[in-house]
Amino acid sequence: MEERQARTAFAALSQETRLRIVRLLVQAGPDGMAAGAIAEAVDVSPSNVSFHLKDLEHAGMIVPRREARSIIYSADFTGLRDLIAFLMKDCCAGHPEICAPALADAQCKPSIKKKKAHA
Amino acid sequence: MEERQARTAFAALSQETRLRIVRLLVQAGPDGMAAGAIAEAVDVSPSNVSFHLKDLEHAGMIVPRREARSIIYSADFTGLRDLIAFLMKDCCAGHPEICAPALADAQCKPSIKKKKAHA
DNA sequence: TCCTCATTTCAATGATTGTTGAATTATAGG
DNA sequence: CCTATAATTCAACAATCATTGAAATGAGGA
Repeated sequence: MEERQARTAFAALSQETRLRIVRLLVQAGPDGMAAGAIAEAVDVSPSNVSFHLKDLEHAGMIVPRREARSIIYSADFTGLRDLIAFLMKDCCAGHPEICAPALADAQCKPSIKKKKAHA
Repeated sequence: MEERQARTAFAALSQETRLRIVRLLVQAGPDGMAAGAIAEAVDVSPSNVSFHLKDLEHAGMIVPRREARSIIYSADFTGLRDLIAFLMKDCCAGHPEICAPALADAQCKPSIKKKKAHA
């Protein structure tokens, strides 16, 4: 991932409404949610949510698809993963010995216990 | 890491000069660099670099220490790691099976081959 | 003490970004 | 074809953020 693209992604995630949308869509998984449902969930106006969705889409954090009258957005897991990889490379490229052990702690393990997913 | 703190970190990293500073300091390692040297390296005015350094410090991405007449900044590897962990949790909490395998690819391994570190 | 170097602070200005509500496009059903 | 629903676009305004240069602080050496 290029630096410029990473910056766009960071900017997208730095805004309260947008970060909440991303987290919501990650929880929602590949099924995603309609724009209207997202607006309701994060409690902002349709036009405002549309503005933020466009920004997130441009940043490669979410992906849209049309389904009947609705437009369904879902998390772009590839984009999210690339951003994590960018950060990790940045962190590790210089001095792996510093952060490698610490990172193990934050590892993504499928053996994770599922909680009552909520928000 | 709390959402609010994560947003502050994302905002800090979303700005060109600041992201360049962080990457520079990660490369520099624990020794860090003096504010003036950073200013020269990223080619911005002293007052401007000071503004950005303060922002990065506030975001928990870098850490300062005085050394004689200089103030030396170094990457806050703990802060960086926490941010990565936040992103990974977000990504994995909902659907680990989606991103776990993909993330393995981006893993931080001490066995990483060192390239002619550049940017 | 006085002078210099390193950095920060301040106030002003310009540039970006977020929010709002009204108007528009697109899809489905009667 | 007309109406209703779902979402986006647009223009205006408010708010936040970045940059600049000048002035202030703080540390060390003559």
